[in-house]
Amino acid sequence: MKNLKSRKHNQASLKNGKGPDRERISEIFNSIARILEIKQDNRFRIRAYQRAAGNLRDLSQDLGTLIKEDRLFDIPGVGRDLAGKIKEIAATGKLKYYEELKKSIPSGLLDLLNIPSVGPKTAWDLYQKLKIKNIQDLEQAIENDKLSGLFGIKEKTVENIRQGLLLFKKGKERMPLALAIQAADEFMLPLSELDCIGNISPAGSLRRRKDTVRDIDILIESNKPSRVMDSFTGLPGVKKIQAKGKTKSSVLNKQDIQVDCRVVPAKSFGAALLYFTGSKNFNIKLRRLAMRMGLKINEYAISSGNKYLAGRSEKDIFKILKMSYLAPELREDNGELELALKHELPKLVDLRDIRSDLHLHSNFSDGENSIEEMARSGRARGYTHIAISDHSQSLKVAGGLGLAELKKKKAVIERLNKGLHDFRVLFGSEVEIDSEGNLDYPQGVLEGFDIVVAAIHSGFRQSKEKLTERLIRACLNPHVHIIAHPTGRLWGSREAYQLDFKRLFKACRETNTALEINGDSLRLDLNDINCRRARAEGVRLVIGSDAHSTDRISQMELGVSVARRAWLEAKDLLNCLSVEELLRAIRKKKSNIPAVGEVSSQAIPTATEKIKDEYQISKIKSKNQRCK
DNA sequence: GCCGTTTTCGGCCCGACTGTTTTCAGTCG
Repeated sequence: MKNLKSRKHNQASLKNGKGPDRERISEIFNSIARILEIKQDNRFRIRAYQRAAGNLRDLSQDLGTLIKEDRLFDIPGVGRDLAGKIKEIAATGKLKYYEELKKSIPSGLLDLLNIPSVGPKTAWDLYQKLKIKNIQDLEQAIENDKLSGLFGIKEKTVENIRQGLLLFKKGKERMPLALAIQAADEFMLPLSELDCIGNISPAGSLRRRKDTVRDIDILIESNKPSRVMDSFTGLPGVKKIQAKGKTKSSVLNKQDIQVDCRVVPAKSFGAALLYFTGSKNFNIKLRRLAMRMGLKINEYAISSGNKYLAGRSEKDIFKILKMSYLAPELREDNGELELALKHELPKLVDLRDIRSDLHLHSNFSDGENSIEEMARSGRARGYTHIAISDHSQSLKVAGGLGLAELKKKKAVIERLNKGLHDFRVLFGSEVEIDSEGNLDYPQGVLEGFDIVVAAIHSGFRQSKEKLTERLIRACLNPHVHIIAHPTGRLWGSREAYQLDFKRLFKACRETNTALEINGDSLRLDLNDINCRRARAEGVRLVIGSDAHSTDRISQMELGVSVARRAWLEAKDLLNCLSVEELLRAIRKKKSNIPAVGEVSSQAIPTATEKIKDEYQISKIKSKNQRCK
């Protein structure tokens, strides 16, 4: 069928060199799905838009290239119709169908779907029967007691919507992974003490280690579900019980984070874990696959007719489906199921593969611990080497090191290394990239470091082109080995700045410069999607914890989660090399540089200029204070 | 709207909990 589909495509989107905005297209498809939901359209059509939206958002290939090469059908869930719509948006920036559809309902009605307890049916009824068009209308209707007595709505439902409104207004947003791990532990640790339970595990996006998590899912194995439900809903961390059933309950913790708990018997624990870990798209595809084999999967078992085949562990289920075990981080329906069936999955990097952390700070700049304390902490984690990459001179607010301090620091490291027989501390620096792309130390000084990590800490509001150019100029410097936190995102306070990733990846590949996955709990930058793209473009990567104290060195684990979600193997990461291999890999960069011509027309930077963006510096200051 | 070991149409993942019309639709994950 596919070869009969329309092959024409509009080239207009490619004229200006900018690729189509897949995130915007994904948002449009999601909005269409929401409008269709409210209008009670065919649920499978709705599902089709949602699926395509999700796959566009997580697309690891360049959308512009797919359009150009007529390969939009490679995206799962994109057929003839949606391919046409993608091309229309890419070419014109708009979609006629969407513009018309938007006119059919008041725009504020979509917001109602964000309120817990209000689904598409209720939203539509509220509009049809009470002319409620937005959240303000709904608040007023509740205040004036207009809802009770409507078909299907009584006291209890009104109260649930009232509570939902309160929650919505407070902002029920996603939280960073680190916070979710902490919140889950507060429930899981006391529950794991119960004598009536067996296995206990987080599930959902927390187990898949997504960088942000909406709510927390906990799965427990027990043959006394009522006792577990009583214990769970009675924990001191519970602020409000939202639902309490025989095997499933839902509560809000003190920070209004929703925590769901589900209890299953031992013989179903694996099936339930598989099911509640998701993702949704992964589950749907897995179940379809089982159906084609004449099998059925639910949260209790994989079965053939009424015959229980397995369910105790996830591994048993994958075995019956004749596929390799899929790590939770991979379960996004991004092609992993197909590879698992062929037993061709990547061997994901594991925390045990990590031999070094190349982005650590000491009390020479804004860290809390001495170089020796950081080194001992790194060695205790099983590393063979670390780099102390303190800030450079112009970042005064973070204690950036002047030339005299650099000499002292180098002497400390040399003395320390003489006493460490099985461990090496590398002399590093996190060097500022200024607003023009110049570095913060002269070339002669940069040459003296074992490792140079370059980063932007100011001038975030420049154009996409300018920011990209700054990073590329840093890559072109023969002494720069790593670009740290490449997109500058800071959860809760700063969006990632826009970059021309295609150009950046090309520059990194051609100059042998690695991109960092920053493990800071508020950064996780690069994110999984960009990281996977970088790897596909042949870019070397490295995980840096960016720890400013010994107790934050463990942030490496968050970075490893990002790497695993990006399908990275140990061979893709500088961290997994021995110190000798690392230094060899770094030396390669210097001999490569003269060959680079086409990446940028600008000369390799030599001047050091002072950073002037005081506004951004103040932001960095507040961030540092928050981290401490 | 997509998709094909059921390939141009017919089916599309599955179940718990809640509130309510006390049998089932709506919501949620």
